[in-house]
Amino acid sequence: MISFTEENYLKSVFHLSNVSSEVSVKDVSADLGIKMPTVTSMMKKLAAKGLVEYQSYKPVKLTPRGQTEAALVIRKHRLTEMFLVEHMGFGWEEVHEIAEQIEHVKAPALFNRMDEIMGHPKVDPHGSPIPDRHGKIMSRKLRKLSELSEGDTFTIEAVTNSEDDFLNYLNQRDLSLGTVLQVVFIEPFDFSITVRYKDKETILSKTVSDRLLGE
Amino acid sequence: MISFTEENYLKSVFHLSNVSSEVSVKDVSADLGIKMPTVTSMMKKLAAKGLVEYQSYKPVKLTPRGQTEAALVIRKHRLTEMFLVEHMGFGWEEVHEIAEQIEHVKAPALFNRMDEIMGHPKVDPHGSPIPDRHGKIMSRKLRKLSELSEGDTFTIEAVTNSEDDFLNYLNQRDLSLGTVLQVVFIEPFDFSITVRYKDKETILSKTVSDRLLGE
DNA sequence: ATAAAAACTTAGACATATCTAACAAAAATA
DNA sequence: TATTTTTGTTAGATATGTCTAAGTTTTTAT
Repeated sequence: MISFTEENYLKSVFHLSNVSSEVSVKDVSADLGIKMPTVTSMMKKLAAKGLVEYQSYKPVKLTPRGQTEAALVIRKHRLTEMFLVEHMGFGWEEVHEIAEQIEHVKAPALFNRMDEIMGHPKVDPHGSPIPDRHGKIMSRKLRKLSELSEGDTFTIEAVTNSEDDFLNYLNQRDLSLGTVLQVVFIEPFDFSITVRYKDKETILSKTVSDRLLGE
Repeated sequence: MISFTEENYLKSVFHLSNVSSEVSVKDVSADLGIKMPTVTSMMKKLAAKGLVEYQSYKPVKLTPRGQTEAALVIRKHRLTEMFLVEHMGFGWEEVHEIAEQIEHVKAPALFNRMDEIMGHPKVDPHGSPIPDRHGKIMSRKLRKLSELSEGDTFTIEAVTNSEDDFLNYLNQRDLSLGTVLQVVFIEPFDFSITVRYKDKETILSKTVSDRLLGE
């Protein structure tokens, strides 16, 4: 049996693994807002359960089983988010916090039913892929908006961050998944990008363009 | 902030208060499957928080605030059950366990949305009333089937127990909320009741007739 | 290469929620 | 009423998950 808390650590290591190749105790500590000694002891515990590989002073890694378990929690999170948006009328900026709680519910039938009702969706409301029942994740290689050049065209397919502040910022500018942008100008000084879409022209900071993924 | 665990104790005291006038530490212990010393110390804690009235060796009682908090948890439970049945195709025998977990989610918007979507239902799938946003419960005075006499007619409006075994028993006999029964015969020895409904005749034990409420 | 800084671990404390064993009070019974 | 049974409490142990303070290892910089 994997506890609530353990699930959160697994999720954190999983996410951090997708950001950089090595995951440190510090990274997990910062990500979860939990002090390093606590992380160290949890890593030992998870290692004893066969969910992470851990050696003192070395980076942390999920074992295959740890990966699967993490993916299954993420599956529950993303199915929930999608269900809240598609069947309960919530906005994509409202669902992260709720899903953060419901993801820990132990009731496979509930999540499989959501999956069925929605016709086995491939991605959640933020464009992140939903793992299947076995914890397998469909991986897509998307580019960041910040990697494009002037004149390029870009379709938003995912956001790397589900904080409501960021999503409200996008809402205000009428930016959502599927929006097609033209890169008009890249400011060499701070890499802010001027984009054109839907008869509008806006300047997006690098912070924003780093968080928008697409093709 | 009321913890998960504390919420379960409040619910238990609430439910037990509706069964008998006095609630003992033993009752709570038996209901939750938790040993008496643990219950004693939790009662002290809840008393310190102003949620129960507690004095050594005396029965336990919810304070008005405790009542409200308990009712709000029950609201979340019952809205969830109703939503699972009405909008996700679950049977009334499947939803208790799932709702038992979701009731602890801290997200008023989620439950208010369920409530809206369903058009503010008055009762859950087992016929129990759903408290309003302020913790007020609509109380109906229903009779037990076991209180009727031969020749009486009875409409099932609620069941006092949501265990899946019991509900599957009712499913097998095609008994559900709204079913109208005629009391044909009451066996004086064990109080089992012969009832007629939908062209069928069945004998229900006192255990069963005690759990069926209606008019 | 050595000193300083950053990252990590160990040790020990604390809060929550649980238990068992032993004792105390209240209720039931003889 | 006295004794037994039931109910309830106290005391102390255990597990989980958190923290701070202090010390260690690794990395970075001088």
